[in-house]
Amino acid sequence: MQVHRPGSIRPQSSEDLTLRCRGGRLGPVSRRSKTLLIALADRSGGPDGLLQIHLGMTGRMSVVGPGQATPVHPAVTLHLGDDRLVFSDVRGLGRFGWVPEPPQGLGPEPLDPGFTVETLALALGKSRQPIKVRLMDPSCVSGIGNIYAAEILFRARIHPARPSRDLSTRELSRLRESIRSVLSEAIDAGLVATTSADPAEWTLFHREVGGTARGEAGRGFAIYDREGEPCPGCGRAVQRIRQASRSTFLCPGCQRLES
DNA sequence: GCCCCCCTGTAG
DNA sequence: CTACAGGGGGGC
Repeated sequence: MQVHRPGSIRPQSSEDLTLRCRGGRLGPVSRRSKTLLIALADRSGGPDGLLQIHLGMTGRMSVVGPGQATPVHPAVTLHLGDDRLVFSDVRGLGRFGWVPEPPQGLGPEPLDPGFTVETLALALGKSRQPIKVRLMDPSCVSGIGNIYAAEILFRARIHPARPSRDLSTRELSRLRESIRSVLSEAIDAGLVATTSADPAEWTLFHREVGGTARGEAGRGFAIYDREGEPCPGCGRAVQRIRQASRSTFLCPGCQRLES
């Protein structure tokens, strides 16, 4: 293993990680919340924890064959026979490291078949937190970031500042549906990461979400980063508010505070 | 809850 | 040139 960017290694030092991985073998690939997990086996084939990889905003995993070009901004390279598995990351917000076991304390996976309205209601609990802040809390629901929280609430026609415990059953139902459809569509469009055990697909793990929202690629969002533009639904000007120090975008016509 | 840090590219 | 965006972790 080669570490090109020690700052991307967490939770241990790059030296510790390098020693830990020496001679190991990669096992099954999985995902939990926004974390990619690759099981490790030691020299004798026994389980030996996992590589835990968070792509941040711009991280990628690529399998590079002999003679193929190395991705730009490489952070870590694993040598797998003739091939190399490269974790690259333009902005450096991603993380790569070893953990003894999968992450704990995470909320339900929204794309699991078992993610029902009841699951969502239970996860939200009786919190008074604004629904947008709650959605972004991985201990509540897994894998929803700032951009998609805005997109989800816009589609569900729910104001981001609504206290989560005040949502009606009807709204929760729309919310669940929107979470699943918005995330599924983003994955299908190749905009966000999901997991495939097939290394041939690993370069698809992530594409730019639009230079972090702005620029041409970022124009694909219905509401995110469209302050002042007409709502695609009703034409009213999109508003921008701050919640927990993060920008939220909403349509004051389609997403009402009081229903 | 807040703030700051990590880091880089892009908008202004 | 500066401000700012992203997810997460840390500190108060």
